[in-house]
Amino acid sequence: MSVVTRFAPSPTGVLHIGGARTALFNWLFARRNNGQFILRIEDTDTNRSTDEAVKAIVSGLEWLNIDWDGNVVSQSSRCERHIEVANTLLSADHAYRCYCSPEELRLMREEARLAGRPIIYDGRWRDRPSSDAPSNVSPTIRLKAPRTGKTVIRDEVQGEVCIDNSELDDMVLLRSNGTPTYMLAAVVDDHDMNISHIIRGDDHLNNAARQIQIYSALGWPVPIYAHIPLIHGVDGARLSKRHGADSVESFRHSGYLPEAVNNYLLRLGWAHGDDEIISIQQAINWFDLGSVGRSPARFDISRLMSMNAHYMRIADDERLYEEVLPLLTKNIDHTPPDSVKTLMPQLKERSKTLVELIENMSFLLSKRPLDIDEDAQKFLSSDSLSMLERLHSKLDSIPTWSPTSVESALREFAVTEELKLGSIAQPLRAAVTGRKISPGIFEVLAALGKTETLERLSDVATTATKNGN
RNA sequence: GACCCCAUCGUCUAGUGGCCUAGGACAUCAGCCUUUCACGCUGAAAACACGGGUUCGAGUCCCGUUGGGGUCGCCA
Repeated sequence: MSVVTRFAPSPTGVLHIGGARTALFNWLFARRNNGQFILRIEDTDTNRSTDEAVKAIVSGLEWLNIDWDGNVVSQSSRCERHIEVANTLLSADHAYRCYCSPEELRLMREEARLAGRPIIYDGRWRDRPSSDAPSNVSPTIRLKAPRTGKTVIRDEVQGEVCIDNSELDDMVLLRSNGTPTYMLAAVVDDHDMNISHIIRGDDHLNNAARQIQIYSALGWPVPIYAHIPLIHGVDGARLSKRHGADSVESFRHSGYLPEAVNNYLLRLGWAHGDDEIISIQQAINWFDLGSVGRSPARFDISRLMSMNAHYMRIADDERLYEEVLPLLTKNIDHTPPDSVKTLMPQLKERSKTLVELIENMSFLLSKRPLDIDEDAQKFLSSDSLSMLERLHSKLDSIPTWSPTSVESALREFAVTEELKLGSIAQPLRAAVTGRKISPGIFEVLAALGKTETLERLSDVATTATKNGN
């Protein structure tokens, strides 16, 4: 059997991480099995669907490098076919017209709730003759679902789940305005598109039972289901798509790398022994539904963060530069100096996100004189300042400026001053970066260049004089 | 409320009846390395929700309890 999976989001909001993981699993499973992966937008609810949401979903998926086969399918474009199938069901006596008003249904539910019965439609129009139909009401079309027996869902991750048919009601297939509901549309599309495996959040588990009833009414083969547990927030509560902070877009803007997000999402609910860092290629080779866990996972930002730090470290310098450039040019009015590139290996190792990377390179971008932050200021005592003045002339005498020449100069200087290297490095770092932490001091000086280094050193001295130190 | 699902360190998880005095990772703490920070390395603390069975033997199987989650729309 050829594998065809699909990601079928409703375009009512941003792509959140739960959806992204569902997409990832579907994509991985399809790629693993040399199958197809389809992106289908479930927009049968025209009131809530927006083009912006479609764009957000598409761009989120693209950013994650999750690609789909063929064009994006809009479910609403297949409306005719859905109606056709509903009519087939109607003429086969597997569906019927229901003339209940919304108010009547509300009352029905209310009564059921009070009586402690399942809150479902009681099927009152199921066997009524069409002569009873009120002439001024346009009916909905409901499925004539089996009333007895059980519907069993054979699920790749949940196992066998049995639902008593008495718990399920005659669901609406076509609304009174003639449009198809999700329940019908999803079944028809999954069938017509030859979807072999339906991998989705387990909030759809109950829907699976209902959809199986539609399949059997139609005599269609039921696809293989895999309902994966939802991702919860840190507090254990369900992640809401209303929360923008959980969106793929927000992680992108917070400076996370797509491969880190993918790796993190993959490990949420799926494991391959003790492996933690898993490349996308390994994931394709290894992914299986049997290793998907059944219990919901909580979203843990520090794990994502540490994975991101890992992918930052192994990322190509040039690529990181490209990623960071647009953000850099937004904040400064000059082109970034070459030092940004030359120092990238040291900078990226100290940055957990792209945002941190930018922060960590800020001292390279600032114009003189530098702002010295509070922590750095502590290293600039009057003793240190005079030491720095002597260091200025020492550094000035270096003929060829490089990490190694700077290092040997500093080490020599330490010997003549009878100081430990650290006692020189820290004030020096404070003076040339304005911070107490930075990449290695030799590399920093080398990247800054001789002129800039000496000028920054002089700045500190003059500022101190001005302040009367 | 009814129905369904779930339950191992704080978090993500390994574990498919003996290999478990429960392993890994993140986070935490201590130390080493060291020009700072980070990386790296070493170590520490940290869990089978509870109660009953089944079995020679249970984290692993069964039942119950508790706790969490999901679903009950002319939304998807």
